[in-house]
Amino acid sequence: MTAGKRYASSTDVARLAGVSQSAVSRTFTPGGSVSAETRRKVMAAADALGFRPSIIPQIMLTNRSGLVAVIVGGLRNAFYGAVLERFATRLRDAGHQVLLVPVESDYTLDTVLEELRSYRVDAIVSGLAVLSQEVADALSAFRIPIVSCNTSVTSDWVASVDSDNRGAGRAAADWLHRCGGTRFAFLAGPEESPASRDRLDGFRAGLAALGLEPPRVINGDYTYDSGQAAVSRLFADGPADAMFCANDLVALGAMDRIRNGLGLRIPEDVMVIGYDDIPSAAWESYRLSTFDQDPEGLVVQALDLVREMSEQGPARGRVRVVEARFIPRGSTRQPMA
Amino acid sequence: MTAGKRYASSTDVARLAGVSQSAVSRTFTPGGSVSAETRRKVMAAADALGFRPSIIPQIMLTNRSGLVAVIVGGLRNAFYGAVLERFATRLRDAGHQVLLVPVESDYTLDTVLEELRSYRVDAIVSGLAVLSQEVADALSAFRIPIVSCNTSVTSDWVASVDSDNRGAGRAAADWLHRCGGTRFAFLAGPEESPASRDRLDGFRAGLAALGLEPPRVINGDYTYDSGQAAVSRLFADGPADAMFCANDLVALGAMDRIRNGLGLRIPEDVMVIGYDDIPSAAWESYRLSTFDQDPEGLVVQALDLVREMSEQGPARGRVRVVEARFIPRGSTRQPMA
DNA sequence: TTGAAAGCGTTACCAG
DNA sequence: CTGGTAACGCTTTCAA
Repeated sequence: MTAGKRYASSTDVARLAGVSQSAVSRTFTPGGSVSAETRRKVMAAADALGFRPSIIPQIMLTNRSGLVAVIVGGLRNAFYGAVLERFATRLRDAGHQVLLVPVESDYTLDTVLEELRSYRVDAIVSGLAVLSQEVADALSAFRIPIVSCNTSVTSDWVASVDSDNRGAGRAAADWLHRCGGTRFAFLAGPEESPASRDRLDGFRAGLAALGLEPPRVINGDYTYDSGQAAVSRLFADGPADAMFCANDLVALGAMDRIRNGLGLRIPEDVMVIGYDDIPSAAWESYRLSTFDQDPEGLVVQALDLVREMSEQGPARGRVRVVEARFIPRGSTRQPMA
Repeated sequence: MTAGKRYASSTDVARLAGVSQSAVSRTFTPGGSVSAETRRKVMAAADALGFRPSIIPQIMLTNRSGLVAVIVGGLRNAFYGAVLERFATRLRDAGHQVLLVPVESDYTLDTVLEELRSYRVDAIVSGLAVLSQEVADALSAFRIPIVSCNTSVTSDWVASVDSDNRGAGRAAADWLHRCGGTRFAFLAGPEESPASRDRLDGFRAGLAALGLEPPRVINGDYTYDSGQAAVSRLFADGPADAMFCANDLVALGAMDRIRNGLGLRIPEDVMVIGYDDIPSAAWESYRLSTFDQDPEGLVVQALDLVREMSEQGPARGRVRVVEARFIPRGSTRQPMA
């Protein structure tokens, strides 16, 4: 138990100012009743001592730490950076502190959760791409409000915010068909990723509704490299001219391989659609058609769920869906009239 | 003062288990002396109540919160994402919690600091691109170990970790010259950014040492868009064939504008060098020659400084420099023998 | 307006 | 090994 340096306490300030400790506390409490004279003496002493009230005892008294944990799994993807930044900003505006928790595996998650519990975090927001129902149920046992982004699992204390993955999948199918696509493919994320699965489900449903063949599917891991590899594997098995990708990074890797590796043109020979609308998607070298996941809406809904759960306690099936907006750019052709 | 839900306390567990509160505390203390029987009873009661020891009272006793604040200003740049992730992981491995603090302006910083003080954070790591000496001195007054990345300012309680910006600038000048560059330009970050200034200083020094003309300089703000705009302004004023950019994002924007806007070839007509080695720099569409800022080294040095400051207290001029490694790729020609 | 005192949940110390 | 008690720094209540 290494000890840190002792901070000036309200008692120290009181002694120096020649007033009671209560007076100091009141001085620093908005609306506290203190005479101008007392306040002056207290402030002078506080300045001299560099005093700032600690929030720690308050936490003990109120059982509210003001801490909200945000769990992320890999910040390589710029989309998570954007979402994380929004979470952090909004949480702070709402008077919370943000505990950043990077997690690599479910194993790490267990360890980490115990720590979060001992810090008495008020809520947990999870941006984990992969979260199983089992883990969600285990989490629920802690009776702490948890919001899971883009995983669809819920439990008593676990709510979920989803992008409209299925709807986007259908829209992608529609669009690619209207633009003249005939041989469809889906470059997936990890098999366990609910978001990737839902996007694929929607894509399949959309193609089926149009009476078209189901897409060929290549699995990957949401990275640029996996997009490149997926294209190689895909074309080794036969050509495709309309692909929907589980996210933008995969799509960008795919585009580069299609153009530089296969020597095909985009969108003339192959059309590509991504997901997320990360900044690079708009860059001139790519002009990737993609879905704006509305990170702002995602964050707003997530925080609203946190609030709702804190106030109302446990309940099953809390799910919010955020619309995804299609942004047509140069990686798809114009739809035919 | 909204109250949260009450957690089970060690007293609750003690009552249920029919032992003293001390016994419960010992059971949860590694190496605490408790009989097997007592431990069994305690664990049973703890499980039933969902008890987990709070760390909050410990913080009061030890004056160590275990919290380290990481201040970031804009996660749009993938480089910061990579660095942040490393900080978070390593800090957690070292037994700390990471408080993520997004800051937009010096004004926000003031507010934020008061909050961090009341949370009794053990240390602050700042990744702010812009940090003035004045702010550093003000920070120092809090007597909390602060490490500032890539800003070179220091103070009693403020240490700094820098990439070897000057050295890299010189290396860039050398390389571009050896590859046949004759008209040099520097696409800068914000004027107040010490990192950008140092890179420029080095670049200038390198060119001067070779007896070459000083580079033309266009200011920007570290974004892709500013890279595009900078190229337009630069060429409106006359051509350039060798540019060094304050960071990769700027360089990528510049490349796109050079190729698509001006119709020039890279590296045949114009050579470009960036800084950071973000993932997109390696993408096939760019193959950007750049400097690897060694984020791992940056983080390691920063955390070592945190440790040193915690142990030894204030001292002036604590600076660590991390080597930047040049990575030649396709955006520069081959050096002439 | 003021000061005294209780209480929050834990660990460390001490006597048994 | 066990249980009682002090201490941490704050806010809140209560009397003065």
